[in-house]
Amino acid sequence: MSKSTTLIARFAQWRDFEFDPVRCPVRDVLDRIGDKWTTLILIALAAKPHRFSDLCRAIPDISKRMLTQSLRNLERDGMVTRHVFPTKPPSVEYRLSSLGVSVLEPLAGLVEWAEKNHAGIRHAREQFDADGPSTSH
Amino acid sequence: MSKSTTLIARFAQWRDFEFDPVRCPVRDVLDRIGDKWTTLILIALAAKPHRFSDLCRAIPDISKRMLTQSLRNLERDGMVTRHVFPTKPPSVEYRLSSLGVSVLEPLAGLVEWAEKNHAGIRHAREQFDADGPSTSH
DNA sequence: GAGTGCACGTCTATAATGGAGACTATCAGG
DNA sequence: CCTGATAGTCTCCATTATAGACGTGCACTC
Repeated sequence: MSKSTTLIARFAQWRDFEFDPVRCPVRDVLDRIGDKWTTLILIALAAKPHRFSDLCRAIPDISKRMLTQSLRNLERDGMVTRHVFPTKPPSVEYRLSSLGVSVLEPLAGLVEWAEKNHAGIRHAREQFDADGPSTSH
Repeated sequence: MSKSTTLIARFAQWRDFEFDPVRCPVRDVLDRIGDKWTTLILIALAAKPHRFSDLCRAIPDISKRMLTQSLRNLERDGMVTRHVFPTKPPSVEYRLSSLGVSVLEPLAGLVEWAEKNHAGIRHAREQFDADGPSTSH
């Protein structure tokens, strides 16, 4: 209970500082984490390094274009590293950097929350969708 | 170190279960959290309940359209509640539900990570952008 | 040595999304 | 009356995402 309170204070505190879009690290990072594919890729790479086409198979509904793009972004941000092996059909391996590994922990918190509360959210949605059309606004 | 290992095992474990897009709670939740505005709204509401136009002012670069939409989604998911007061210019107050409050904690973990590692990310980006055009691929 | 296939992408055409800002309705104050 | 506030909605255009075709190089098969 006091934990939430501290959190709120903490948020309020940094809100004043960092809400400025330019200097706000949180928006910057969250935009990447929140990206539709980034998190999935991170999680896939958490298990083990993957090659490009392994990732394609691991995340079935990503397009190659998006995969390339997401990987480039992740590489640019120093979260994954890219290793090219000059084998006959060239193979490229992607793996998490230490930065990439370090983000797994806060991410795991979110994942845990998601698992715990997904039922509640779905319930809320059903109720909202049932009530919505008729009542209010 | 063993902490990361546990995490990786954990991810690997649920990956097999939940990567299926339909039943994956994580994608569902992350799509919302990762939304450009949702997190900002959550944080603003963490400080105190806000009225619609308060939120407009608190998040200067959101459009009313997006604010409405994000709030509706949040309401639908049971994270915020909406209270209409029939005053002369009608006022509408948004506040976090207990579910909304509960997500602040994992979110704070991410925020903390973001703050701690933003410098590293920016550095990686600069380096990548400097190297990128010339070397590799 | 022509055909088939894989690996790792890029390119293009179309669909979805996001944002700016005009517009609504109601009441208050000057 | 005219302006301003509240809480949205609506329309139009720009940006972004997606699917899927295409390209390149090598290797294996026949």
